[in-house]
Amino acid sequence: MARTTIADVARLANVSVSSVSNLLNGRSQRMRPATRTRIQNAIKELGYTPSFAARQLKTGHSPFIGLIVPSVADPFFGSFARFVEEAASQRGYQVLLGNSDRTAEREKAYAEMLWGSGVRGIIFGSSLVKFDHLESLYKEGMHFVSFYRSTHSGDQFSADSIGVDNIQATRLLTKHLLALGHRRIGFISGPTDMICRLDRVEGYTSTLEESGIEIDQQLIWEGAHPSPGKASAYIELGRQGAHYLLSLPAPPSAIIAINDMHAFGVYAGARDLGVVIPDDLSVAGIDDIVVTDLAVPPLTTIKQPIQDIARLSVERIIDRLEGNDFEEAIHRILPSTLVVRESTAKFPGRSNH
Amino acid sequence: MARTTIADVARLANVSVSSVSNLLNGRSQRMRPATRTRIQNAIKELGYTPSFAARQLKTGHSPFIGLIVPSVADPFFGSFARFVEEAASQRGYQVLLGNSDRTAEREKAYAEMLWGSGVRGIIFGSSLVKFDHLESLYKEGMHFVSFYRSTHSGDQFSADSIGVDNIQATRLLTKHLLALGHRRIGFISGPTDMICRLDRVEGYTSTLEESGIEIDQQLIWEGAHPSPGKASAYIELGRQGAHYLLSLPAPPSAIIAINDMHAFGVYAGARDLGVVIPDDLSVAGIDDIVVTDLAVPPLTTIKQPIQDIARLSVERIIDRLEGNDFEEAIHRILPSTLVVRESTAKFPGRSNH
DNA sequence: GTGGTTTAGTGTATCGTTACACTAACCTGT
DNA sequence: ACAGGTTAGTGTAACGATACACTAAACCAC
Repeated sequence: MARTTIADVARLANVSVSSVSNLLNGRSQRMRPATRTRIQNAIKELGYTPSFAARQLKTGHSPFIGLIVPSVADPFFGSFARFVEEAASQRGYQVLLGNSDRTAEREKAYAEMLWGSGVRGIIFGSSLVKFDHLESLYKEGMHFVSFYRSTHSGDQFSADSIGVDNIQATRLLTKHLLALGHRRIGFISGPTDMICRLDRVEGYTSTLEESGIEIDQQLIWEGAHPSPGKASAYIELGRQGAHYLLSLPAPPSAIIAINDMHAFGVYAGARDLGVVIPDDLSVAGIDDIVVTDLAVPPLTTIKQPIQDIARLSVERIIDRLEGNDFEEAIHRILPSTLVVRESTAKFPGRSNH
Repeated sequence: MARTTIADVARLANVSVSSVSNLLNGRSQRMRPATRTRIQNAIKELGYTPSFAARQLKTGHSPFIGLIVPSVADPFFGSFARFVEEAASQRGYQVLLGNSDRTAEREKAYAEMLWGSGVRGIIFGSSLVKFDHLESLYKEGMHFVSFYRSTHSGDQFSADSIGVDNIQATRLLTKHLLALGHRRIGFISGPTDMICRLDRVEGYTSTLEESGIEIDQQLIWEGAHPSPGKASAYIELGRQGAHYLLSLPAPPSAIIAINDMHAFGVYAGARDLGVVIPDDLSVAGIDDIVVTDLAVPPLTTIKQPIQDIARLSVERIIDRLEGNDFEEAIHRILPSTLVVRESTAKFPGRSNH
């Protein structure tokens, strides 16, 4: 049960530990084929696996990357985590998972724990408006890739970001609803503490303005910060938002929700009030999580290429870790696509139906 | 950018490294309060975090636990992962995540990677019928806790298990449906490669038998192994199962699905065929995932105390790792509860409505 | 056969922490 | 006053792997 070490291998193969280490680290051109196979046999015979801890202590880097998401219990981030893990394991890295509940304190606490564990690269699935809390770690040498981070940010430092065009996402939805004849379109944003949310609001407002529709602030519902840990919190928020919007003197005929979970909350809220989707109210979400096409009615939403985002994020962070890439921070934006299902329909107030 | 070490702290606090180490490891009774606070201040001032790699090299154990689930993209396992991570972080441990797609090969590959990374404890969210592929690691000193593992198993070794009574789960559902007057009850099991699934089938059949109802093998649909990676695969399977069962010469009036995702697939399959739930067909699932009460109609299901299971699993594995517990393997079974919603209704074929 | 170059290795300090063995200084009872 | 005990620390050899600086032997050209 005592660990077999590089010294055991060296002894059995009758070479020095240096030679074993050389073989292990790809410097095998420095020895005769005969020696090489002797060492390889010894490794196999003893079932030797190098101690990652010792290796890390010496070299300073570890085969781990951190992944911090608001909560893996959220189906969207669950899928994202799945893809990140898959991409990482293909490159020989393992993923350390943390749930931040979208608070800066927990992000910071995790990032510091990860630093202590030798992790030098973290992928953020959320992106708080400010990154200040991570600045000191960044200065020490931690690398970050965030899921989404626009040029909005006045950060002191610049992390890589890879994500979708959130402005475009809500532009697509808003245009879709406008084309269906809707003019009063509500927006359920939740707290706008993350960049992606700010951009989603912007895509909505700018599209309305371009169409000559005045922004009615009453139609934008922000709600409160959800209580941490509960995956159903978003649903509850969406429900509250729907109650608010549908009880306005002049309620909207369509609602865009900041993500699909909120949209399902709107479904619930509408049902509470006897409002029928899509006959009385069109609803759209963002993310295209796994159950959207099962909902009744199936939800119109925006599909994000999360598998590509996950893969690119992992590659980016590993390239940084392995020193292949010292250039400036990149900000890649992948296209998102509109998926029209049955939750959006023509505005019933005039001509058609 | 150079790491701050224990020596830096010792220098600043004007003590020896031993004293800093003593403080760090809870041997603080060995020093005066004044010394203690001096060291603590130095740690804070330098922003020192101990190197886990060095610590691990010296002590032999790491602050990591592995978590292997079929896929975190599955909402049920996403929630489970969330709770595991939470419980682990409260004990100062971090979680390394792996997705197995319920295959023995991937479980084994992950477990071996984790071993190389110094991980000595793994929590399994799934539980394949056989554990043989993990035997060699177990012998080397790896600890396992599996989410569910009954006495079924003929394993060569005995791992801890903590889970719910899966037999009881389907007994509750079957009794519920029998009480509503259903007599032909279909069962969508998916592949019975995991212990929990075998038990769920058993709960169903034994309850029927006790009620004097003959088991009709036609009513049990096994389907195929889902293609890996797709979170929607379960839904598709449920849909196929519903198509099969509802097209039988004598179709069931109620269907129990092996989990909620399959149940949602049944919703879709029923809709395809114009069958209305719950009027024409009662449907029940297991797990109580986050969207069950939002579905139309809200799904009758079995609620599993996954937060408790996660917490107990983490505590168990950490106790093993820290050597607090050398006793024999335990098998804890927590109660599950029936949650009746609107997807199950009285059998329409006779007296009532 | 001398000087230079290549080949095929080897020796060892080092990474940051821990835990054991140690000690200097003070206290206490008789 | 002195043995014995306690308090509040300190010194240092590991843990396992790496990578730099070395070298012994062989080879080659002239």
